[in-house]
Amino acid sequence: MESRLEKRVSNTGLRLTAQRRIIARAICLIEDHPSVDEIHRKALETNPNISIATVYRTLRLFEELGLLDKHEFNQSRARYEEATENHHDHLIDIETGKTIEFHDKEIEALQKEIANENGLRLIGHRMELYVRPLGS
Amino acid sequence: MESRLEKRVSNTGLRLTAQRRIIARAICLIEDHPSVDEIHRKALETNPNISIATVYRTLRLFEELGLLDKHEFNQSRARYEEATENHHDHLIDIETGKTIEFHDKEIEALQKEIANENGLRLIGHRMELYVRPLGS
DNA sequence: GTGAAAATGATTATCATTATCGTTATCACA
DNA sequence: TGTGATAACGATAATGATAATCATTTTCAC
Ligand SMILES: [Mn+2]
Ligand SMILES: [Mn+2]
Ligand SMILES: [Zn+2]
Ligand SMILES: [Zn+2]
Repeated sequence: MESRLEKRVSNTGLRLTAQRRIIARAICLIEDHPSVDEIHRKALETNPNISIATVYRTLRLFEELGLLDKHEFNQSRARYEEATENHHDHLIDIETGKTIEFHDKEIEALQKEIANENGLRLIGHRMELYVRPLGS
Repeated sequence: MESRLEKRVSNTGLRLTAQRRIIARAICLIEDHPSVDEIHRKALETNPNISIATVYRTLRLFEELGLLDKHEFNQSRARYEEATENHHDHLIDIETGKTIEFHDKEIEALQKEIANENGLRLIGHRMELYVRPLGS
């Protein structure tokens, strides 16, 4: 089955090479914001010759096209996810790294307000909430 | 004049070596969240032998003691500031890198609420608002 | 002053990411 | 269907920020 991301890649007019198809599919198969080497490992299951260089290149390409969002939670290596229709932010479990996505209209509005109060236009933001399970 | 940071270093019982004193002073002399090599360059003005290794070591030490806060705005190299009494977040000009500090009680409360609604305890967060001057 | 422990400076190692470059695949068109 | 131009790939080297190592120097309690 063709993944949503594969369709979007071909819609850009970009060459949908075997490697790009495999990488796109790998991202969809892994849950929760995979890292570059998680994506590479998953891609290797389909084509054991796919190069890490191609993975880096392709992820950057997809990101520049707006098909992927790149995150750098916690100053660590990059993690990716399919770009979503609607913006969201993340709760991140500091033990396990697991994330929960959320969107808070109130916060988003306040952020814009704060920028405006300072005579500035809000272009983007990063908000990450680092959490623990309640009983710990 | 002894800087606030120098006093706080000696209060920890830590050896206040010449290098640590110079690095502490350098941080206070530079405005707006200096990077490691900005701090190093400023320190070299006082002692031209101070090693970049000592700067990294000392910054990490001060951070672990809670005397400094470390930021990684925009996926780039680390920037430091003296730890403040009260928490704040940052507006960051995406052209110049200049920052404005702010604190919004409402947002802070909402963040805690969001964590709690998900059965989680909020340990910390990162919030950066990326902005442009209004006429651009 | 002396010796153990800590700190420093110089240098090397690490790790994620990017650049390079020779080879291979793709595509427009004859 | 061949053919060249161009794009993409794989292997590997380079980069850049930061951490680790280790021999030397400094500090401090005695
Ligand atoms: Mn997400
Ligand atoms: Mn600040
Ligand atoms: Zn948001
Ligand atoms: Zn905050």
